[in-house]
Amino acid sequence: MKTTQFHLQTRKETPADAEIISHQLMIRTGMISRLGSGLYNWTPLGLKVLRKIEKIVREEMDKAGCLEMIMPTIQPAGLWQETARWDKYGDLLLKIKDRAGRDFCFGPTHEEVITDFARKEIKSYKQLPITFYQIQTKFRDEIRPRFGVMRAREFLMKDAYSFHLNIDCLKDTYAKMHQAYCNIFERIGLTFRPVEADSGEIGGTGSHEFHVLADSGEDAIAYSTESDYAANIEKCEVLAPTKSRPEPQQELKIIDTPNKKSIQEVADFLAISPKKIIKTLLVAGVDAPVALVLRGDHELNEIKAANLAEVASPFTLLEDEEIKQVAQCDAGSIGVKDLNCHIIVDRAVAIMSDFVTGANEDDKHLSGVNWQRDTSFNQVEDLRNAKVGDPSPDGKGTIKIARGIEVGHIFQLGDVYAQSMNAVVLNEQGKSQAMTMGCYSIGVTRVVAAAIEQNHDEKGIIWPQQIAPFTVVILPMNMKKSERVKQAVNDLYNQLKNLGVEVLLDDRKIRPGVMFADAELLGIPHQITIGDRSLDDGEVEYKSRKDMQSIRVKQDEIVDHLQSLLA
RNA sequence: CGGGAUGUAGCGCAGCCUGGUAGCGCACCACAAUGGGGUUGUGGGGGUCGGAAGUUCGAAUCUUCUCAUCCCGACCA
Repeated sequence: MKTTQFHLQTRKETPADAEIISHQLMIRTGMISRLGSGLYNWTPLGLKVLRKIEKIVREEMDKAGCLEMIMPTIQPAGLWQETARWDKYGDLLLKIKDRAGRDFCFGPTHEEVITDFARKEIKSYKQLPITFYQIQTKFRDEIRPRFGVMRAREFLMKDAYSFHLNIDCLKDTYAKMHQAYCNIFERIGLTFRPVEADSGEIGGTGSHEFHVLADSGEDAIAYSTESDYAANIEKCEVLAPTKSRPEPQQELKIIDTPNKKSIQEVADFLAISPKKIIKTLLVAGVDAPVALVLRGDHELNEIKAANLAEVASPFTLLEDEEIKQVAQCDAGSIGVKDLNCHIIVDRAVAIMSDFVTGANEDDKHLSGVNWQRDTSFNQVEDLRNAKVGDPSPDGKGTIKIARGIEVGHIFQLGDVYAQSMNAVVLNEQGKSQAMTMGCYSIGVTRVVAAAIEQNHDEKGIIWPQQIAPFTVVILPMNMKKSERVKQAVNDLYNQLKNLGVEVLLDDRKIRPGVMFADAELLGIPHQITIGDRSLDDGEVEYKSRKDMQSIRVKQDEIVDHLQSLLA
């Protein structure tokens, strides 16, 4: 490809609203252009990268025995009403009407459609197991689209769905998909980690997220210093402390804490550590409000809380008025003593003694409080987020925390969808049985952004070779005047093209500085500079984008040199 | 959903307070010089100021409404 025949529109300036580096670089290189909030054009340049990722994904899916198909982006409401997700999915679901006033949605995912397809097509256990996939546009009406294509509303996703007679068969396919995902991200050239995840609303028995590690990641991942253990912080279990509860030393006292509401304010006021204070959160319960109790320096994990049988889902904190009814005080002074509701304490709280808690009276706290002697709780649970230094749940090493960008997610769905949509097959006994399902997604457009987050420097993108829009760029110095340069450049360009190398020739009539800057911004892995200076010695210059080291190579050896690098 | 802000040329911005029918940089076009790290000069094209209504002789500028976009927050206990 010659630059003058391509659409190359780079920019020096970044739009003011591009916050993260991948978004900035995608705009500056001209890979994407914004059409509206969370909506992007993929330009010819950007599409090249997208297609390469798609190709790798497709090849690995096919290799794992999955069958590609395409489902509509627009889906009838009826299917979503069958699974009750028409209402449950919430505002993320973009609902539309056709001319006759019939309800549809723009698909944010395709469980309903594929399950409908399967119940029509699959009648016998002999057809199982089977896995279908598609690479399709999705739409999710995000509350707050941001970070360019990282959290866009319309995006490209690979979604696969597997069907089985039983859970063992599902686990088998699940393991294969897990492996296929590792293959995909390795081939793309990313540093990633599969982590245990909460299976959330979708339910089911097992789930892993695939995260590309990058500081700008929106998710926190807890991993062990000693083993392969890794989990989304939402899911990472915090083990019960091994220490037992110390004996009470202090007297129970009521103390004035005027206007001290937060843990930090109370700790500062009393000159004690937040670790000696407990915080009591009142949340909506299934029947009546429930109190969740944490150590002052710990963070509540809402996912863990919402998963408890006693706690209402979705997780909601009580409003100020409701708090008044339960605790007779403002939020800042809630305490566990004489609190008239079901009390669930975190594992760390259960072994505390001589602690400080709110007095259920404004501007007052209690100190020297002890379990058993002064008050009691109903239940002990793991309620908090893991933090650095906690023991790893698998017993090996301690927890560290990294940031990750979720680019893939695999679930063992079980038979929830098949049950609600009556997707059944006849088993070997001739009996009707709901199919067991798995689902497996990859955010293809997000992978592009994640790859940039992980591979860039101050000059621009540094593409992993497998997904680079071009693999080689030729930069002619003064080609318009020097016949010799022109000749050498065209010779090399044609040779590489004939060998099937994706080569970009910058034939614009521009200053060398602009060429270098653009080549580096675009992140093309291999750069060849051809000018009179090196041709005098029968040589051209080779530079790798990654390490920016420039070397001279004999003119007649450069093709071999490149081929060995591209192999 | 709550709070804050912004909409003026493709992009980044000034002008608005103190009304008099738009300006800068980048990008774009032409010519010339330059020709190994975003070069320089000259000359151009392009916007009616998010939209609507109002005040006024006159509105980018003042008022009201509206739309759009962006940021922050949604554990305070």
